[in-house]
Amino acid sequence: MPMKIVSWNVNSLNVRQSQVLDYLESHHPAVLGLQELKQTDEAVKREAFIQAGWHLVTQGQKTYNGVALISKSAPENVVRGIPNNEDDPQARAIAASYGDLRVLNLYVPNGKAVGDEKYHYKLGWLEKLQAYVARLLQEYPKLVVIGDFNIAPADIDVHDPKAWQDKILCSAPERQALQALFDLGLTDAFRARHPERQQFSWWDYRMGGLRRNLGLRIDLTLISPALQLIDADIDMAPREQERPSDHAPAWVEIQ
DNA sequence: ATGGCCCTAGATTAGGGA
Repeated sequence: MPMKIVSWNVNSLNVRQSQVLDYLESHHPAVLGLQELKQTDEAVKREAFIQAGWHLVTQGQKTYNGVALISKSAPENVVRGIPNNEDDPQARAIAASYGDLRVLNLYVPNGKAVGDEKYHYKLGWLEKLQAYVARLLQEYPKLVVIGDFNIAPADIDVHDPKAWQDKILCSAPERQALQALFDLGLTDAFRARHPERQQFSWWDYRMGGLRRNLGLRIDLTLISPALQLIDADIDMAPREQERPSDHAPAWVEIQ
């Protein structure tokens, strides 16, 4: 039975909640991972999701970050944050099981600029993530890692590779950290399905970024070898509607 | 022309995002 797993950075769940509910109604994914809730767990308005028949678990935070998993079946063994990184106050990771499928949903740090203090935080966070994913793969052969990775995997994923060369989201250390996840056995589902296609998942609000297709592909769905890839793509429609997030949902269908 | 837009907190602007 194929299952659709979706990742969507909503840039404020408060503003985008009705869009999320519309998306669930029209696409009925098995699991939808959200990033940048910008809400505490207490502030999340859960009733509408529950009334529509969805389960919702969150790792919220005031003003910044925040991640959620929304699902049709009840999540089991929910883990918030990255184990062994529990002093980190930033809400950037949540994992849960749905049957024998494990889903890890991430909001990878942005990093601000190469060399910045936040850049070093990003690289350190990615190292801890790699160790965590390695352990997860041993425990859960059927693993999907989704999220806003804030890394464009390759130049084809960048509208202007020369302008972005060695810049934040495209630097070699960031791409190497992503490659380390691939080396564990994870596959970038969109790129596996569409080896030559340039398709972005984020466009700057400024400069008519969407109209001119000045974007990046930084929202990824990674799958483990025990899963069969059916299809993967990026949904443009939510990015094109009124008052959108600056990210579009990235999805993978597996069985 | 190195900013443009959007979000939050909570102020009459600043910080963060990518």
